[in-house]
Amino acid sequence: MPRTSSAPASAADRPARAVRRAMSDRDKEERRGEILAAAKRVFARKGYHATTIAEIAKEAALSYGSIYWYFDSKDALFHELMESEGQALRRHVHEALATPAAGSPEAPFRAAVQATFEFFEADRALVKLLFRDSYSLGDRFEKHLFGIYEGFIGDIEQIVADAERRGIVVDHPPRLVAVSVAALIGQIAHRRVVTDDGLPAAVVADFVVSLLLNGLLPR
Amino acid sequence: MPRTSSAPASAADRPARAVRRAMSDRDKEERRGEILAAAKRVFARKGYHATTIAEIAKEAALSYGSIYWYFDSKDALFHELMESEGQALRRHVHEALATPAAGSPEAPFRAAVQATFEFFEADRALVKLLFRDSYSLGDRFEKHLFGIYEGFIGDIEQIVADAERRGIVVDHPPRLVAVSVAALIGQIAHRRVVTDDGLPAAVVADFVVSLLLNGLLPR
Amino acid sequence: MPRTSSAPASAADRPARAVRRAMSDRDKEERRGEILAAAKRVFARKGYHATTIAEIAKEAALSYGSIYWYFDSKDALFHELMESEGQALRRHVHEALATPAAGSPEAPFRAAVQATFEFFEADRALVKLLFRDSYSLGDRFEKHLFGIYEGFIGDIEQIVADAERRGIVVDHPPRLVAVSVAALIGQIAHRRVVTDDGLPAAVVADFVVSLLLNGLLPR
Amino acid sequence: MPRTSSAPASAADRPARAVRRAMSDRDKEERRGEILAAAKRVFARKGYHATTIAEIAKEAALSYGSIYWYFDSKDALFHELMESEGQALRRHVHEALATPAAGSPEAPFRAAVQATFEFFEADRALVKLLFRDSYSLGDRFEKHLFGIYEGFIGDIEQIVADAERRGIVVDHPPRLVAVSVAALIGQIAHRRVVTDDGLPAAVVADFVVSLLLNGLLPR
DNA sequence: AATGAATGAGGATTCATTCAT
DNA sequence: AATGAATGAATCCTCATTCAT
Repeated sequence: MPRTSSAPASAADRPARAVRRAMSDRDKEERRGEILAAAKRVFARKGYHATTIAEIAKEAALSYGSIYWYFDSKDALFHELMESEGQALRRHVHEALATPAAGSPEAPFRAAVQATFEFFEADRALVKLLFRDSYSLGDRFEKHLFGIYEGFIGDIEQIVADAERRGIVVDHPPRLVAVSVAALIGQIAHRRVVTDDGLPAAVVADFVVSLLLNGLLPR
Repeated sequence: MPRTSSAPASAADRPARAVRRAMSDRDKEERRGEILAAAKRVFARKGYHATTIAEIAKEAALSYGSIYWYFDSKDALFHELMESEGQALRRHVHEALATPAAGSPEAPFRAAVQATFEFFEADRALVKLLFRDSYSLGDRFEKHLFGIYEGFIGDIEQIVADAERRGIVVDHPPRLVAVSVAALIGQIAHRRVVTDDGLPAAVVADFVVSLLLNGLLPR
Repeated sequence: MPRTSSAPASAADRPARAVRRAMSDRDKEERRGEILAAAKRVFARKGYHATTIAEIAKEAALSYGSIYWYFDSKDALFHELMESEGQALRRHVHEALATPAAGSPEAPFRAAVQATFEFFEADRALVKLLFRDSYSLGDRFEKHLFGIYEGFIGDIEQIVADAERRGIVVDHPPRLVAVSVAALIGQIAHRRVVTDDGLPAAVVADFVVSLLLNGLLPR
Repeated sequence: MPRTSSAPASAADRPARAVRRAMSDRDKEERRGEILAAAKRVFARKGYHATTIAEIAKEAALSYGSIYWYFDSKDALFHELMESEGQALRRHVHEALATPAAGSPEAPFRAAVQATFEFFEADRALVKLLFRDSYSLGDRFEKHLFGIYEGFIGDIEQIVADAERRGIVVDHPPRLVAVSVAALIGQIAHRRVVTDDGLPAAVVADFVVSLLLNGLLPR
């Protein structure tokens, strides 16, 4: 995987073709990762349907047919990409939660939301993938990709359920809360990618946390 | 609401071809509406890309060359559909707001949220259109369709800005609040269409309102 | 069907494109027939696998995609071709048998063999289709196309069984006899198409009849 | 017979890759034979076109680039396979003829037919190769492979011509007779492979001999 | 000798769009 | 207005073949 686990690298810092050819003894797994990274960039740029295998190949500095040496189909490539991106996201949030947060009882929640937001801020391509392209597959989305969301939402659900049990937050159906949290972060992040709201990331993250914790009514 | 109804008419209960030809003095506008309604059903069923013009024509009981007499292209048809659906949504919310809500100062806000949610509950096809297919157009989405969202979000923004001015809700960037509200309602409604959360619509609507107004922390 | 039932037309006598365009109100069924005829020529010329849809289209003076207006796939086109050719063959033989043959009791048998041979002689493309290309489909052949042979072989089997019942020919498993007859005629005809044996058709036909009836040993 | 046996060895009972590397001094010729045997199995199973080089390599427990060290192309491999199989067949028949048959003057003929039939019965893969796949090459078949048949048919032709000269059988163009004999045996054997006629091999062999020698009319 | 990654030409199929009738 | 046949660009995928190691 090209991105290190906790700080997603920008799409720009990939070695040029010439460099890669010199290290052609690389592992097959690494080459797969390169293709996935290339595909991620192209998918983010053009969207799933407008992306052709030829373009991915070009971006990966490989020939057309080579893609098929590593992946069974465009669909399979996309699915695997979503899978690995989803896992990277979850890993990032887990790591944020693992660092014990001081202060208020809702601190872990706050940390998780901020970690997620950060992750999205740092990887605009991922945001497009998750909140635009994933829907483009129609039925194929609902079957396979939903599982990916479920994992992430399940993670949040546990935090929420735990917080409810300890009386930190009010009782609501935990899954509904989890979906809401994910939706809010995701959609706001997506909007920031598509349109420029001109607000600093920190402000937006604080807003999301505040909205979720305190609501709109004054206390 | 111009849409025939929230329960789309079956394709069967339209007059047969021969009969229809007899009333060829019908308004072109009505025929356009029939095609849009047919397209809505098919798009919702299969998604934008998997839908063919031939299928829309069949659903509309027209020969498929005829679609082009009414619409310039598949894209144009879809865009117009989104446009009219977006307007219907806004109209519905406006109507809800026009009816003066009694009680608490946040009542109009509550009413707007509930009206939106109701509207989505009553029209699953619309939800799929807005929150799945609209993304399928890639760039074309970001250029044109975003305008449709903007209208709706602008409406909410005004309500929010007004409420902030009157001290009913705490100060946040109003547009951010509006986007959050729209995102929350939209995503939760979409999820209910795709997966069955088993919860009654009223419960979910109350939850959304409560989350937005009170947040998760106990008061 | 381009070929009239009893005398298969040569592949050369097809009207030019210009003519066909002038009668564009022709029936869809006729156009299908034209495509089938074009496909027959190309398949015979190049073999199933070496034939491309583009080539069939060109031969039929149609554009690429038009073929798919009439047929679902290359396979379907080929299968339908085999089906119709098989039926034409059977029809031809039936007609020959319907004409009561005078003379010796084995006359009907002789007539059937000669009719089959004639039919093959007159349509070299058909011979290639049946005895070369039909095998090229691999499994798909064994499933569908075998049915076509069975029909023809079943016809012969009935003649044989009848002749055995009446003591005209010696008792053998009738199906085995039928298969032998078909194999002999088919293979010899095929060989004449591929290599030139320099023998007149009538001589060969007589030989086949004689071999089947009298065997090699002198009487 | 160079072919390992008429019951092709399972792919499993060949030594594992590591072991084979230890005996890398094996004759190139033997390795070629292994590949041919593997190819024969795969071709028979899937047909010429559906067979990929990769599959042959896998069956031969070789990496698939290696095939090209032994053969120039898929076509060349197939041609050589046909060549060697054709020779094996001829050798088998020659051996049968070398054993002087007692009794009737037509005994050698009878022996040759039966030997051929036996050979086909014992090697279903060969039958598929000769009577199905050989046709799949289209033009390339007619040019090269026909030569293979010619050899076999030439052998039969000599037997026939000799018998005619000695007055054992009636005079017919010997090549035509030879083709008939080959066609009959081949097609009947092929049919037994594809469909199950339920008849014992001996019965069918006797039938073929009887039909060829005595014909269908009672004597 | 052997490997298997890389290549890219080739071909079937789909479908939005046009247009003659 | 309506039809539906015709078009052909677009794109996925396969697989024989090459070649660096």
